[in-house]
Amino acid sequence: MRIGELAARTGASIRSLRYYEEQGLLASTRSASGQRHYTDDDVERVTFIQRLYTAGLSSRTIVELLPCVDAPSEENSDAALERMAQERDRLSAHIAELSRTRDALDGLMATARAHRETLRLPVAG
Amino acid sequence: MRIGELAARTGASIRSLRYYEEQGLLASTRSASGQRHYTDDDVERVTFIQRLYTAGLSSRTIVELLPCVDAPSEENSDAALERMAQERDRLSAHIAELSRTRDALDGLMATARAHRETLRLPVAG
DNA sequence: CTTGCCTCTGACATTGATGTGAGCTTTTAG
DNA sequence: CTAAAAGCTCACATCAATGTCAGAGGCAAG
Repeated sequence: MRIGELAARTGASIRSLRYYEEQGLLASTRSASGQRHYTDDDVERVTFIQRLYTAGLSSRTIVELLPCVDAPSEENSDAALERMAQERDRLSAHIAELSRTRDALDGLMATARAHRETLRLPVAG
Repeated sequence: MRIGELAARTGASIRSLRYYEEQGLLASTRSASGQRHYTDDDVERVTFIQRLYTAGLSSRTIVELLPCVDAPSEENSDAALERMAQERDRLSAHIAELSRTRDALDGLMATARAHRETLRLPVAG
């Protein structure tokens, strides 16, 4: 498929797809006229890349991990495995932090609701 | 306390504290000479602001929520409560997404480890 | 008073992913 | 064949939080 279709299927913008290629995250074969062509597998790949972006990984980090995804081997797995473990831990910590923030928001909302009740009771109750 | 101490206590940079003030997230009293002064409560406030930043809220969003924190009242609570609920949901979705990504990373790591074992067994086993 | 550290304002720089527009070529549909 | 739609490259713009630098003033200790 060409770039427009890949964009439509993944939700990524065409600009982003070209950027991913520039960063070495995504490869394409070129037609004689220079147009990029992709396989169905690239849809999954882009989805995965987006997932990692959402997780806060930079393209530099992602590009370090992808070799491990592409072709796990002695050479790349040791370094990439360590990197992945590191990012996994960072992600875990981030999730924990976000959970605490969510709890804090819940607490605030409870306070706000209680306040509203307090103000309404003398009128409504 | 002055800005340097607040920065040291919260881990925020002095630059960031001034930026928070510029965005309406943090207030300070000024000495005659114009220097900012803060109370102990501001340490907590800055910590909370940082927490929301970490959660991906923009300063624009945070500034909408803070009135509710400062002085819950009829006027601000309805709108802010809705905003908070909205952000809470967004945060929940984000946490879920990150959890899925963590799972994906775990899966990749398992694959990589398995590969490594496969490669090593003929030699080591 | 001077030295050293802290603070002030204001402005410009940075980073990373993405938007946007120009100018041109390719592909597709009628 | 022609016009519309899609792609290409290159380059500049954007956004948000923060870094950084310059030039000036504040404040405590010697």
